[in-house]
Amino acid sequence: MLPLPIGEGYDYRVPEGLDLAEGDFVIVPLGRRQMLGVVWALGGSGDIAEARLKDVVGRLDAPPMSTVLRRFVSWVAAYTLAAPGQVLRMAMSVPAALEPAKPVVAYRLAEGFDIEGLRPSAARRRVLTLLRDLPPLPAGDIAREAGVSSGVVKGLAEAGALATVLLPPSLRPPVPDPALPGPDLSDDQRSAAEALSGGIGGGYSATLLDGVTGSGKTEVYFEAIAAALRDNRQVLVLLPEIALTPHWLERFEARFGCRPLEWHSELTQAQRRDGWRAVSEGKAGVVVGARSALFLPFPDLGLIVVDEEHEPAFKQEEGVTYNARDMAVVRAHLGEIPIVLVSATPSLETVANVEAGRYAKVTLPDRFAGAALPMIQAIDMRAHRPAPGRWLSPPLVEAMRGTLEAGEQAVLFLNRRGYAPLTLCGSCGHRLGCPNCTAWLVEHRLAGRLQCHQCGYTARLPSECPSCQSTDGFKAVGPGVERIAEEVLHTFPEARFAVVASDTLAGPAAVGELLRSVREREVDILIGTQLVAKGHHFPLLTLVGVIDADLGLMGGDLRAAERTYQILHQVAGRAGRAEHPGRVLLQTYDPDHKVLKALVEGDRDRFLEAEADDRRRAGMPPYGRLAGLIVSGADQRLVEAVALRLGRTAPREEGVRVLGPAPAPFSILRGRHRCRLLLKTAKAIAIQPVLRRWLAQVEVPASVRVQVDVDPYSFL
DNA sequence: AGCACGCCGACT
DNA sequence: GTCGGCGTGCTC
Repeated sequence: MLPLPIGEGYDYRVPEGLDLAEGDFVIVPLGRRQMLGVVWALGGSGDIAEARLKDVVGRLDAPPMSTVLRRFVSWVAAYTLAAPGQVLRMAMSVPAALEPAKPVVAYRLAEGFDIEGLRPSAARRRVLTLLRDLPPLPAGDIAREAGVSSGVVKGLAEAGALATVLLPPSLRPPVPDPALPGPDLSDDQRSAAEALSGGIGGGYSATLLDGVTGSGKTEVYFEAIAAALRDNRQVLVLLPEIALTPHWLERFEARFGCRPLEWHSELTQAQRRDGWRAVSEGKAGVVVGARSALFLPFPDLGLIVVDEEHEPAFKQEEGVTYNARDMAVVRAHLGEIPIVLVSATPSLETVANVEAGRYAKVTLPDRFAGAALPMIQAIDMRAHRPAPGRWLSPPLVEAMRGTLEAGEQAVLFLNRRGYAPLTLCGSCGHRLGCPNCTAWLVEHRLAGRLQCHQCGYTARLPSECPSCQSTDGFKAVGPGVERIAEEVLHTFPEARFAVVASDTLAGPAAVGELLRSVREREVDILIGTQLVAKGHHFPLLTLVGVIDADLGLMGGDLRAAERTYQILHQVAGRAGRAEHPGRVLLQTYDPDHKVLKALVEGDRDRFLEAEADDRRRAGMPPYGRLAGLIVSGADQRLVEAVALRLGRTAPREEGVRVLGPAPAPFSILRGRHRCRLLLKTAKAIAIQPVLRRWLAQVEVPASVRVQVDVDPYSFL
């Protein structure tokens, strides 16, 4: 199998004297280049004439890919309808890690070197003194220990004062210690921890750990991790957007004495290579990572934890479209190990699996240490209208004033980046749109630019209207977080505020700095998008204001209600976690909506039941299956022709329905025209064979792409 | 994925 | 007449 989106694997001849086993990494010729691949099976398919076979070039001296990982790759490919090679590419994303590790260059004092011949600066003397009683060290370590720049070490080495020593490469990732004392657990927490720990070493099991924010879920599954570590097994923890949760890492370190091995997109090449090797050699006890960590080569995985199990971020939307939460369950099954899905607002999929008896459930009923749940109230915006061009209703302003006067902190949540979602010409009403997409340009006033949130196109705000050439200026329509910040500045000129959005916080360092400033009360009001909903803990944060609780409910998305409930519940959980009781105000024009009622009444389970009923009646997931087809290409007529052909050849079977073709909501994206079809089948029908038969019938020109999305989350 | 081939528009 | 843009097709 080659890590390429081609075919089902290629046959090669094994030359005399080369001994190969399944899973071995090998170099093979492909066209006029050579490629790294994996021996998927011995014996070959026999489809290719003997004369066309080329010889395997050689075998890499690296641990072979495990049977479980190879079966997992095949399984994911079959489920998502991706080429197996495309999935394999995710499982060998760090080819450098397969090369033998290079020895480390270290330095020691050169014997018999005459110090007198050297200009002995203070820095140089510190290095020489340091090395007198230490074993040979890499240059970086010496520089750090001696408090000098690496140039000093280099200079000494060039002058002959230091000699180089080659040390055998050694990966020594810190080892989490399960024997450290854990926190004091309540009775509920202890019995939950015991239930989860009991599954370690006992084969496959799937368990939902269900508990509200502040109930101590993390501490509870840490005990399951400790149990796996005591059993000398490895643990994988999947988190959404790992880079943005320094708090989680601190808690892990507090429990296990060191940080876990992190795996996410921000790692450098070297970190990736070392991390991969540490995992494959079994030296990394706990890996915490985003979805791609699922494809790491654990030799002895003993437990998987998926925290925030309901998060849509687990769904990969580009390339191989897979849901890391679901595939994690598959990996656990193939590896015959337990998996724990964790959430305060479990997905309907997971709840349905619990009800069907496929997953066990462990519940944590209360907030720990008696901290009260916040009081959640809806503000009916029809009765409490803000002034035109304002977005904070009088009751919310009043509550904010009270909070500030008490010396406490408030969060304003609006899931919309920038200043305003739409900008139009004040004279002719022309709307500023993206030249590559059917999307409006969003004004980002702080950056002084217009931005397309779909393709990343940016431009200056033009001086005249592109349509009527008027220079009367543009009007901002609707609010984004920047506009809310402007209103806060106007209404509470003395308050200190910060805007938190993915474009205002670049990287983990900025997040860390913000958390610090909030914790140390340098900020009174946090204004932000989704990011403010993430699990940060601020004891003085007692008020959460949701600017537009109806926002996520527009658009008729399958999961709109579920997702809005989840995100509003999570933001609400920011309020009042310590001894200060919290208050949550939801601004809405539809206070009778089931999502708002469920939040206000605190009745999650009734909401889930009602939502489940709706889905069951409509035959929608999790009680039916969906697959999306996206036909795209530069040539609109060709795209439409292919989409129509797919519509005409749509499968007509019992329990199978096809909706569309229809232009996609973003009918042009990055300059490509797009049409959508939706295949819906009964739960009992495997959707992949239906899709394969269907797609095999339709000829698609090379310039048109048909993307298949099994279990779609996005319908755009 | 990468690499070659081949077909059209911009230059000597 | 040739260089090179990228659309298309192939790699056991």
